[in-house]
Amino acid sequence: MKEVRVRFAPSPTGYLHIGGLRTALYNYLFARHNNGKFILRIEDTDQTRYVEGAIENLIESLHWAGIEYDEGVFLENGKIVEKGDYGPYIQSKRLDIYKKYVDELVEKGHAYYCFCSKERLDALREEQRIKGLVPKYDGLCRSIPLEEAKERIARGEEYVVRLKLPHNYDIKFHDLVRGDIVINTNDIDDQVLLKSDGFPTYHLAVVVDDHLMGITHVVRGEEWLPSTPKHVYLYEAFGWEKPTYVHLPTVLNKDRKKLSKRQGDVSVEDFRESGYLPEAIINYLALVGWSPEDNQEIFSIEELIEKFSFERVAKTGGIFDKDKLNWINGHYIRNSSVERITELAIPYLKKAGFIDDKFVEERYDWLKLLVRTIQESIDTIAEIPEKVEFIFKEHIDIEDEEALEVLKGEQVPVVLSAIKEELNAVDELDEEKAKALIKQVQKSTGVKGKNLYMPARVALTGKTHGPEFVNIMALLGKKNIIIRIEDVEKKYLNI
RNA sequence: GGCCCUAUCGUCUAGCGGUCCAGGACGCCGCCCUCUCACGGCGGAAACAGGGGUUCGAGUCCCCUUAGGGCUACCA
Repeated sequence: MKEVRVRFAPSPTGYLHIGGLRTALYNYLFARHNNGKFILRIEDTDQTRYVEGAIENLIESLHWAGIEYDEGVFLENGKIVEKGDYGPYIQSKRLDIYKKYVDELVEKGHAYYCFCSKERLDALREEQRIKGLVPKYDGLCRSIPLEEAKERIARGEEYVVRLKLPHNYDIKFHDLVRGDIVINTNDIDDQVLLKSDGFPTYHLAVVVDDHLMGITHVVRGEEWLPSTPKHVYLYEAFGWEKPTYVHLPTVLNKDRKKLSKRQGDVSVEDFRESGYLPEAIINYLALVGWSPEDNQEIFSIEELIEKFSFERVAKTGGIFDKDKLNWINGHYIRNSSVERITELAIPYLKKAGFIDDKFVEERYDWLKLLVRTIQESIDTIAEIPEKVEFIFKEHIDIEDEEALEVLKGEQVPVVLSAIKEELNAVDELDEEKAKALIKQVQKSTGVKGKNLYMPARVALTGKTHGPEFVNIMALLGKKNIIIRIEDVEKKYLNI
C-alpha cells in the first residue's frame, strides 16, 4: 500500500486558530496512525494578507501543542528553515512551478487568458445581482484565440488565467466523511488560477502542490467542500490521480457561527495564556467532531493515535464548549506533578506582583505547598493568583456576611487566643506542626470540629470556605497568623 | 437569490432496521465524604425538528417542509 502523506497548510495571516489546530491534529493523528508522513506547508499566495511573524507564530503554536511533523517548514534558532525532499514548502517560493503548470493547462485548452478589468468584473457582478442572477464570470475572454491572447500579453497587457470549465458537466468525488458528492459545472465559476501579480490562487496551488508533494489524503475544513470540484477537475485536466478527500466539520461559536475572534479566545496563543495545558487542548479538540468506539473521554496522545479514524468523524459542526474544556484541563492539572504546575504558575504569580525571582529562589518549597494547596480546585493555571491572593495580603478585611456571622460565636475568642498561645510553643510551622497545633488547641479548649475550624478559618482568610486549613496555616506561618488573629481581635471582637 | 452540506439531551456525542420506554461525557440538581470549598463516589432531571412514505418493524432507509451552517473574490 502507498505510504500515507498528509499536510496541514495554513496561511500566514496571523495566529493559529483553534479550529486550525484541530485540522492539524486530525491530520497528525491520521498520519501517525498509519505510519505515514505529516507535512507543514505554508500557503502565502495572497501577498495582501501576509502578516509579519505569522509563520513563526504558527510553528511555535503547533510545537507547544505537541503536534510534530516530518517535512516542511520548521523553526531553528528562531530562523525559518525547510526540510524534506519535496520543497520548497512555502508557496511564494514556487511561483515558477505554478507558471509551468498553468501554461500546460492553457496549451491543453483547460484554461484561458482573461483580460477583463476589475471594474468590468465588478460592474458585471452588480448587474447580475440586480437581475437576481448568480454572480458569475460571463466567459467573455473564453473565446479569444490563443494566438491573439499571447500577442496581447506580449504587448504588456495585464491578464489572469482562468479555469475553462465545460458546460453542464457533473463533477463527482467521494469524501470520507461526507460520502459521494456531485456538483454540476453550471454552478461553478471559471475560477481564476493565476492572478495578475503572477501568484497562483489557492485552487491552483493546492492541486499542484498536493500532487507534487505526493499527498494521499486532503484533510481540511468543510468550507472547502464547494470548491473541491474545481480541484477534482484540475486533477482530471492534468491527468493526475486525485487524492482522497476528507472534509472536517466546523468548530463553532455558541451562536453556531464559525468560531471567531471578538467572542473570546480563538488563537492557540490565547488558550496558552489563559492557562490551558497543551494535552488538555488536544484531548478536548479531538472530541469536537470525533468520538471513540467506547465512551472514553480522557486520552493521551498515544491513545488518540491508536484509536483515531475518519470513519468516526462527525458530519455536524460542533460548538466549542469551554465548560468541557475546563473540566478536561482541570483533570490534567490535578494529575500533573506539583513541580510542573508550580513552574507554570510562577509567571502568573509574578505578573500578579505576589512574588519575584528572589522569592522563587528562596522559597521554592513554600511555592510548591502553595500550589499543592489549590491544585485540585482550579481549572486553569491563570486562576491561581486570585485563588491565593489572600495568602499574600498583609492584612485582610472581612466583608463576607457568613464570615462575620461566624465571628459572633461564643467560643471564637477562646479558640483564637488558644491558637496564639500554642503558637508560642513552636518556632515555625509546617503541615505536621500545624496539624499538631490544632489538636493541642482542641485539647486545651475542648472545642472541636466546625466550632474550632470555622472561627480560625475566618480569622486567617476572611472567608468561610477555602482550601485545606492546615495548609493555610503552614503557608501563612507563625508571624502572619498572629497578625491576622490580633487584627480580628481588635476589629471584630473588641479585645 | 443560487449551489453544497447538516439535523439525537442546553453542549460534545453513541446509535450504522428489531437487543433504544435511546447510552456516555460536560454543565445543572440531590445525596455521601468532609471544618468549608474543591476533588472523589453515588443518584436524578434532560434529546431522536415536523410531515409523509418504504418495511412485519425506523432515531436508523427515501421524499418534502423547516431550521442551521458553508460557499458564491485576481482571500484562503
